[in-house]
Amino acid sequence: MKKNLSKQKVIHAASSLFFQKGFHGTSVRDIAQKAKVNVSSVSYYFNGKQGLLEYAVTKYYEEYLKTIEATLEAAENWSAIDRLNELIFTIIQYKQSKLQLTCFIQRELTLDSVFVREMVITYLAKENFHIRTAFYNVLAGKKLPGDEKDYLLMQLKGMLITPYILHNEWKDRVIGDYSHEVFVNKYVKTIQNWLKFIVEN
Amino acid sequence: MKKNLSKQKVIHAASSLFFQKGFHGTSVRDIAQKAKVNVSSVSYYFNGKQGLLEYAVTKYYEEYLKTIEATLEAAENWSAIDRLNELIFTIIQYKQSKLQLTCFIQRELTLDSVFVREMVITYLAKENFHIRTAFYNVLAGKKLPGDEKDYLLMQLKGMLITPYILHNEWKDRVIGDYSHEVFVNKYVKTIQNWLKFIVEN
DNA sequence: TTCCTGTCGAACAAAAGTTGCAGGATTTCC
DNA sequence: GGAAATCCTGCAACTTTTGTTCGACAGGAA
Repeated sequence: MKKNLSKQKVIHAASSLFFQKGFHGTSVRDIAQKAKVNVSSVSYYFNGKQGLLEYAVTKYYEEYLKTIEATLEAAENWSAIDRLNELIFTIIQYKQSKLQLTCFIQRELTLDSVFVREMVITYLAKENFHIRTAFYNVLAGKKLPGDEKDYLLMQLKGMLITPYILHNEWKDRVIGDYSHEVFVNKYVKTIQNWLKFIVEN
Repeated sequence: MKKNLSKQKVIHAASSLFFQKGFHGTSVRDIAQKAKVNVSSVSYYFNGKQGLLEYAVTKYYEEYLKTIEATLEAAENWSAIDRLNELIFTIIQYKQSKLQLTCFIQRELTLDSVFVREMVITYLAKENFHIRTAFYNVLAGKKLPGDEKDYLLMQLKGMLITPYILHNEWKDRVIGDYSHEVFVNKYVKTIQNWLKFIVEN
């Protein structure tokens, strides 16, 4: 019963290579070689290279949104600030748990293609809605001039992706499973400190 | 006297296409077509596609570092916090002035290649040194536990690149030359507010 | 057996980066 | 001012690489 063993191997190899060399910088032969399967396996399982990309990204975001929404639901009756803090923790934790995919997808989303636009509509719009809603709820009591809220939201969203863009400079700090956990806790605390300042001023 | 007119056209077209589709996602024929020059011009002027990349990135960072260092020199006798604020302003202003190249290079630097490693050693190490030095000087008086300084530095560096990664979400705000200026001022102020909080707490 | 799933190698067409060469334009030098 | 050298452009061709597909074959399930 070696069910779909090759499929898993392809996904694993592709994640690693896409992360390292980018989507266009990786050939299906690279992937097949790294996964130790035949070249045609990629087309067989995923309907080609593009299909492999769509499969990986879709799976990533489906789970991502599910995790986020579960968190928000569980914290439904919490205070606005607690809810947001919990959301931040969940997001960083999820991203850290799929580090390579996170970095890769984050990079790919800065491109301008049909596929990216589809992902933006299908998933990023929802993600953005959840973060914005939670953040604005926290800011609800405060009087802020004009578009200042937008700039603060941008700052927050920036903090949620920074570790996965400056990853090269920080990878030395995150090696074992344990240090992943440490990083999540410390970094989330850093963001939450910023948040506290925003609310209290 | 149409000196190197084609060369300029190639650079311009390449910047735009690399920004939009990435380096590996853009072919020399794409570039030649957009620039309305012959395919062989790319090899003629830049020694191939890779040479074009190196030319553009090198030029970008040479000027970037020169700008940064000129700012720091001019602000030599200022207070630490004023110096850092001025540095932040200079950086954001420069990045905004070459928006497409900034976004493109930022993305390309998240890859793992020989070229990227060279750029990190040659330029990013210097950039990092200037930012870190200026930031740590501001924090000099404060007692902060362990690696908290590092996390704050990361937060700062994140803010300096966020607009050029979340660019897709923010491009609506930045259209004319005037709005570029407005954006720089407002966004720099947002960062400086954060900085003020860090220093005073 | 028969059927279905998975694997493999070979092959193909398209795309990519590069190069050589010829002709035209421009500059340089006498 | 004219000849010579240099620079630039355009076309075509070549080599490699890339993504995909096809048919053959093995092995377990029905």
